Amino acid sequence: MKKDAQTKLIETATLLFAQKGFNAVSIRELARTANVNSALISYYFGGKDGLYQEVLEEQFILIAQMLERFEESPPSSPTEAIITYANNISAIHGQRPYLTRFILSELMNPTPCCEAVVKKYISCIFDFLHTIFKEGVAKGEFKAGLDYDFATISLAGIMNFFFIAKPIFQGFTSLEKTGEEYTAQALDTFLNGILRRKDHE
Amino acid sequence: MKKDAQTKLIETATLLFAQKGFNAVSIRELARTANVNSALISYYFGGKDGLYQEVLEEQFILIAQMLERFEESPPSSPTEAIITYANNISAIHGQRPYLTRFILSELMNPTPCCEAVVKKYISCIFDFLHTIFKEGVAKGEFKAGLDYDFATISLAGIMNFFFIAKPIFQGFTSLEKTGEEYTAQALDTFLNGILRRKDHE
DNA sequence: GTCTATATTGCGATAGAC
DNA sequence: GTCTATCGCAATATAGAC
Repeated sequence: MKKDAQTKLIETATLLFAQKGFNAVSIRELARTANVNSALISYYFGGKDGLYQEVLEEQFILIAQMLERFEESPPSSPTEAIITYANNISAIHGQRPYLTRFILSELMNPTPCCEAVVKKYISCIFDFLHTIFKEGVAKGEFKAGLDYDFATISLAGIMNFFFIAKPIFQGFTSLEKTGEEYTAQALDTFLNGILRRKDHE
Repeated sequence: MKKDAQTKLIETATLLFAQKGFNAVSIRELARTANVNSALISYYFGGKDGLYQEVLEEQFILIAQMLERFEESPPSSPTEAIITYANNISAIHGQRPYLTRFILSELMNPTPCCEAVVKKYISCIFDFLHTIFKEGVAKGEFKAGLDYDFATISLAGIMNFFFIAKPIFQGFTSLEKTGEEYTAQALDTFLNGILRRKDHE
């Protein structure tokens, strides 16, 4: 099946922007890789920035759907919510392997799209997790005194860092674990760390 | 005290490269910001790449010193080693607030310096932590079955993510905690998660 | 819708005056 | 050691033919 220029551009741009960053990719390289005339980038997307924004928005579709699902059917408990959230994020990483790269690129060197696209979703996730941790402490499921900001950033950190570090760590270790196995173990450790325990050894 | 052009260029470059990334900073902008003639960048550093490499190497000096100290006086136990390591990293982040940005930028979009500078240090840290986790499991301090790769990446993730996420999270939460407070709590949670426990609740 | 050709801007680097 | 001036090149964007 032959794809039209528009689709091929989006696909190629996703790959190239993810691998090299927005500034390091020229529309010439993009067009060449996609086997498409470079003038079509302006024709379809109004320029390089427009194409990038389209790519970026596409990356967040699954996140948006996840947040909708949580709104429709709220989890039964905070611990349950964290587990479901982690499983969802893990699955999303499988389908959008470059999502973390796009987010981190934007966090570190924001493009004009950052405010409109990235911050919007990050802020929703932040609020979502924040509420869960608050409830978890209130209900006695999580350690008393747990800082909500801290817990949120910490969970985000361990759920995402693997996908950034993977390429470099593969240089000096076999790293046979998959992303799913990693996130499962990371979540386990994290929950182990924040759950309230009856003992005080 | 008036600084010479060379020093001012390094300082300005550190700031600009960290905030915008290598590709997004031009030598003209750099020279303008540093109040220095742009030709001096070639004169002193042999070009933009040379200046960047100088900046990058400077970022890792404290890491190198930390690793030397560990070689000279090894910690008494794996748990002790992790705690000391975390405290050191936390202190280094205080003195090199952009270190994480440089590392992550390189991890995601490697420049030619990456192989020579970044990978070298990352690989040393990786080996160091890997050995500690191995010893910790062998001595029964850490959970049996703990995956060393996983534990290493996980610890790196929680120790670093805060410093990347900070700028954006400050947009929608007060985030009054300092980096030191964050890393202390992150380490606590992490150790809590990996330490062997006598109970099995 | 897709192409060529080109306008315009900005880049990094350097030669040469001082 | 610092400056000006400029070279050569690659960038994005667009006008206009087909």
